[in-house]
Amino acid sequence: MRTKQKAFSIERFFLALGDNTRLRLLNLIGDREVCVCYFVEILDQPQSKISRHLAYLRKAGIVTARREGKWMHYRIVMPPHIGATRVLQQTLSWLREERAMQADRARLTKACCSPQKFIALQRAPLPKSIAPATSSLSR
Amino acid sequence: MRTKQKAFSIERFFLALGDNTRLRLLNLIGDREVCVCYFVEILDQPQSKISRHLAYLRKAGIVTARREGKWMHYRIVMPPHIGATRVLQQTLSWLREERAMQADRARLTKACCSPQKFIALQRAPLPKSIAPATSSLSR
DNA sequence: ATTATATAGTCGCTTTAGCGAATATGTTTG
DNA sequence: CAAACATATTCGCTAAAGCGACTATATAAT
Repeated sequence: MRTKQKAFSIERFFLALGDNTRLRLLNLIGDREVCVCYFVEILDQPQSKISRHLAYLRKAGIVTARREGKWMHYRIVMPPHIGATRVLQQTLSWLREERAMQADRARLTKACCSPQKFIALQRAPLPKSIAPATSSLSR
Repeated sequence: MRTKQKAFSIERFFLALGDNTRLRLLNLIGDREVCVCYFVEILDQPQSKISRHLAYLRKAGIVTARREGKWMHYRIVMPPHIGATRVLQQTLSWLREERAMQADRARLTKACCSPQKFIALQRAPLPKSIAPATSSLSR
């Protein structure tokens, strides 16, 4: 059962972006659908912390999750306001330009290419590109 | 003496936007330079609250202040990163589309046109457009 | 059915943010 | 210089965020 969503609030939207762990998560997701186990591995943080932040992003309406067996896949959803969507897109492209964020993504790529080096990721499903964009915003 | 600026942080940038009072302040400032007394009048909030939030925005590097006699004028400064600048511009234009924010701006306009109705604003300097944009971003 | 795995949620705690009231600072005016 | 004014800062408090450790839930494997 879907937890009741609070009304979208600008304030809440920005608060959700106001945490480095959450920014790193969003950066890792990008325009794909990524399994939680990668976040835990790449960010090297306690699983409960990752899950809590993912929950926060979910409640803020910025990501959504899909279950596939025992794995949960997260992807970014564009907010219900065009203004918010533009800000979010712009934010993601800003993150892409940041050194530390690039490093995170590089490590994710590496983990996906040689999962044998990450015991925890042995059987984990690879991140997938999402089919058609949720929003009609090319950039 | 200028208070020591902490290094610009993405996290801090978004936290600064994560408060409704601060969003209203930014919206009221827009691309002008606005005196504190207008904020107090228009937002109808205790002066100490307004000042605290302005200080927060200053520390986050989003606004800057200029003293003119006993009045302080605030304006938005574009952050030191092009990515942040784009996000901030996008945010401001998002705010411009919001009902409540439009109402705030309308009240500011009204107060400026008929300051005789606002005792507190009798001798207050009017908001001024800022000369050349701080950033080279047309939109 | 039992156990292992992946993830979510809870608990108690510490830190930080936000608030109104009061006070301090800098500036102008008398 | 004293009083008025505009604004900033401090204080004591409350509320919310973030954390690690732990527990709960759902699915898969044996």
